[in-house]
Amino acid sequence: MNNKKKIIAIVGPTASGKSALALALAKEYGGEIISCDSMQVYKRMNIGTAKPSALEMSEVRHHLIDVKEPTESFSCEDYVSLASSAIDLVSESGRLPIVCGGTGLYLDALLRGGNSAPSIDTSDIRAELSLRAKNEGIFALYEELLRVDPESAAAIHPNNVKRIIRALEIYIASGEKKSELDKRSKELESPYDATVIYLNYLNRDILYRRIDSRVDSMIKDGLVEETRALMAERVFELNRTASQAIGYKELFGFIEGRESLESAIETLKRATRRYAKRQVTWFSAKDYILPLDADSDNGLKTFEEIVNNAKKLFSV
RNA sequence: GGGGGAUUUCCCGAGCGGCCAAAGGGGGCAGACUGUAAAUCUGUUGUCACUGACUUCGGUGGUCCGAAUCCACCAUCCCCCA
Repeated sequence: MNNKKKIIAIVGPTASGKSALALALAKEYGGEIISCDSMQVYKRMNIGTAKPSALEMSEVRHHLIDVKEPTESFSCEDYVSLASSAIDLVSESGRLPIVCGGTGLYLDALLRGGNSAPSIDTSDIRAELSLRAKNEGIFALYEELLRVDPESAAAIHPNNVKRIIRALEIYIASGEKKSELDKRSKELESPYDATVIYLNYLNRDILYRRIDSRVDSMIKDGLVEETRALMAERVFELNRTASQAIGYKELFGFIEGRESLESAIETLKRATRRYAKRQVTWFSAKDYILPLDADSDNGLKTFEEIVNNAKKLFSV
């Protein structure tokens, strides 16, 4: 316990107020922020990913933001390796590492000290498998997985192409079953003594209203122009990771003249709300979270109140 | 003024006498997730005392053992001729 690195993590759905809280805590305790966000790693994807402002980043040092070109791919594996070195750096300097972000899988992997899969480049195998999925149909691959790793197959729905491919790809690349690797990684001890604070909204409508108004201000701040610029770089054609980002693809219809701006904005808000719901589902199921209520029956709590309650959840 | 077409569950939309609480899609709600995760996938979506019962398909009244489906009238909307 004592030899483990102490970290604080602030997690929660989009627009829940994680960044502001992390910033306040970092200022108070002399911390640095390690972003845990799959999209903020990309340069020039600023407005759409709700990246911290230049001012905020000058006040508190942020890691794992703007570390990739939008055309480069980025994965959970990359995240774990970059984030763990950033944490090392921060804690060696005697400062407090504050992990902050909404990418649940990344946090999971980080806390676990890596995931189960072997560190081999599997992109060729993956490409081949997705081609086969297209040609032979996904069920052929599912049947193969059923033969090779029945335990994983049982846990994966036959329609879930991505996960079927992943499980098969692990087996082909390493000769090991994903289910076995998962089991083994479950026994690994976390390298961190982590306090994971989860920003909880008792009233979903309050969260959703925050999302709506954040989208509105993103548009005001020039999200359309940012999208155009990224399109001009062909980011969304060249990079599968970045092209998944919410905030850009929803505006293509408008930019290409197929849709009104109002309708594109509504689509964007909806996509963001759904994402937030998935995050809520994900984090709520984790046993390591410490819920911190951001609202009450009377509505949103004051920022000060939230910060004070957060402080009670850990000791420095 | 005359002729034709429409009205379906939150929305769009199929159904055209029983197998219809009503296809499909959208939206909503819930869930899963171990290295591309802001992704991918699943379940559910009239009500209830839920392997059954009850109330729904613009309204009212009929025909029929039986109607969202047929008939009459009314209402609203659309198209064509005046």
